[in-house]
Amino acid sequence: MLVGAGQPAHVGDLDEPAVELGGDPVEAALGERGEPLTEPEVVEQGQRGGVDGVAAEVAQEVGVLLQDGDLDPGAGEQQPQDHSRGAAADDGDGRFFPHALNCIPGSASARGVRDDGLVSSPSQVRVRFCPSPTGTPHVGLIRTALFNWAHARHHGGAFVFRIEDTDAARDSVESYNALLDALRWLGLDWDEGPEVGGEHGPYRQSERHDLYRDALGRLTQAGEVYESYSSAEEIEARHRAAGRDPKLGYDNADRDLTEEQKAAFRAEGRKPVYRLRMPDRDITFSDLIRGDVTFKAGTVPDFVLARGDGSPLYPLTNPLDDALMGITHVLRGEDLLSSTPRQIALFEAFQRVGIGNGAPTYAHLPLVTGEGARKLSKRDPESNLFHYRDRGFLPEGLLNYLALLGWSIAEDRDVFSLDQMVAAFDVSRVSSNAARFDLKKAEAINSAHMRLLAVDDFAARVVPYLEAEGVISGTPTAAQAELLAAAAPLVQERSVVLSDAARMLRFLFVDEDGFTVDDDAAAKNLGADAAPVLDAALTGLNALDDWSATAIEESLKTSLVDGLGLKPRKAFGPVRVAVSGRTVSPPLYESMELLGRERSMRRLGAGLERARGVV
RNA sequence: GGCCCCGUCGUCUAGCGGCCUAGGACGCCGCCCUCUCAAGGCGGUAGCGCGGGUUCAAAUCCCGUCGGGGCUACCA
Repeated sequence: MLVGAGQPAHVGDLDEPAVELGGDPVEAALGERGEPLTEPEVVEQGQRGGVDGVAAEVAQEVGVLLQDGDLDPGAGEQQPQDHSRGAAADDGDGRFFPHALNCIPGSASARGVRDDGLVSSPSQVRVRFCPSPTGTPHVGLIRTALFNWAHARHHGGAFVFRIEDTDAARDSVESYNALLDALRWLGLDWDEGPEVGGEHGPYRQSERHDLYRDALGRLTQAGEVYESYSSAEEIEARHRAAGRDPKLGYDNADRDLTEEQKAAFRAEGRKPVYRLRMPDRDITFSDLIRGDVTFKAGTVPDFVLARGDGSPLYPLTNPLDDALMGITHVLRGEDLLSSTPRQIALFEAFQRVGIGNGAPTYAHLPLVTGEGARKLSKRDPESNLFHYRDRGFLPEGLLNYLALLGWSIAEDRDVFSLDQMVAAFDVSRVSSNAARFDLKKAEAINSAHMRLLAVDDFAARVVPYLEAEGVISGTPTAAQAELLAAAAPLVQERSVVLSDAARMLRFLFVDEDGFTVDDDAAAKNLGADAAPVLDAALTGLNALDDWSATAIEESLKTSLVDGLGLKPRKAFGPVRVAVSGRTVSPPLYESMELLGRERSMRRLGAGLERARGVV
């Protein structure tokens, strides 16, 4: 936590958060680690709403956004078409491309335009990252954010950040804050969303209820949506009675209820749910990653858009907001692939009642799995993004690794910057098979980025970890800063994560009272046989006039290797442990020079006493 | 069960009909360097699930099969 917050995000501008991935729905729902299946914390209603967006705008927004309607004639052709792979999966038939957005007067089209003069064509790319604030950010979710962000930046489009907090029972402010914190730490900046606003706000679904109510009304009035009074038990009973599998799902039985029948149900005190009438035909779409995907007619039952009390559900809010916000491409986890036909049918219904321009282009990202081959669970500590930040992963290192989960920049390279990723990213080249999260590789990629850092940058980034490790407190003093600057080059290339560096640097910063020798290290290197070694080292060092690394090296080699005839390993081990407290440390001679003569001699003396059993 | 997705070294991947006796990376195993740990250098281990078909030619295309995964809520 603390760590990181104030870190320089360097890598420049790249980034944004995105979401969905393996974590979108379900995952996001699970609670943090330990809890068994979690039924997440209840949200304080009072806290939601208000962060951004003004309720008053809502009504107005509705009026504007919902009025257009006609599709731009050339929509399909205008599609920017990623200059990437020309063939494959993408569109083939312009059917689902209407995102040429400019259909919403004064909204979408102009919006994405950047004042920096970059692309501003009507067919500008608009993607979104829309997590629900339940639990801690998941690495799979972050990878989705990254891909969406990279896609937006590559095409000069807009990256929209939207919070899907429609489930008061599971959402929490902590999670909401964690989401913003995560994206900011990573440097994945958003063009529209919480705290930055935008023309399509508000960006928290909890503040968009009027929009949902309006859309539901239009849909119902147009006959696209109908009231359904069947309970789950009744549906199942019907299937059994007909000799069908009881797990088939809704049977569309309430599609043609008469007013009398509805009145009768209401008289019984029953509340209906609102379902979308699914079209009776195959639904095919071209997935940017998987090619054409077809769901046969009749395999997708009419689904629920809102509860009996009118409260909107994810199946309605997610597509509606995408339509209203002019989203052109939806890059999300494969776990949502099966909900795509329902959304496409909804987008078409929206269009018929004057909302939006049809369905966006989809790209279903491969799932991120853990041990086994199962979707990485939210409960798995390895899935918690902050776990990596706390350990000292660099934002660019983690992001680089995450990018490798499904995508590759070149045949013979896997270490790259965010800028390079943006330049090369092409969703259509994302792999279609699930990727296992491999901590070892993540560490290797991160350490490569650690070594790539300029020394002063590296030093600055270590500071929060020195603090977290209790090595220093507060802002470094001038002396500490100087020490750090001198020692940074010594530990930079031998650290995998920033906390490694902080631990390795500890002995240089703590005073003699706070200095301790690691027990295991002492057991191995400060036993009785270390006494003569330390004694000889002390004697030799004591005669030195010049306390420099080279002089120290000379002295130690003379007295230990030559004098005692010891193997280097045997000779330097005790000295290293006595001085640094650990078996793993920065280079010995340089460390002693930085530590200073007095403190070095004191520690050597203390080590000698320990070896002699005095202490 | 139903629907859908996926199937190249242990892992992530390159490969889009001949350049593949399948390339890279991580891991692992050796060796070199060496004051520890790293880093770096060199070498090695290991893979196209299976069966048909198309083709002069298939890891690459088609079919089947087996296997893995996801979804199947008035949750997102």
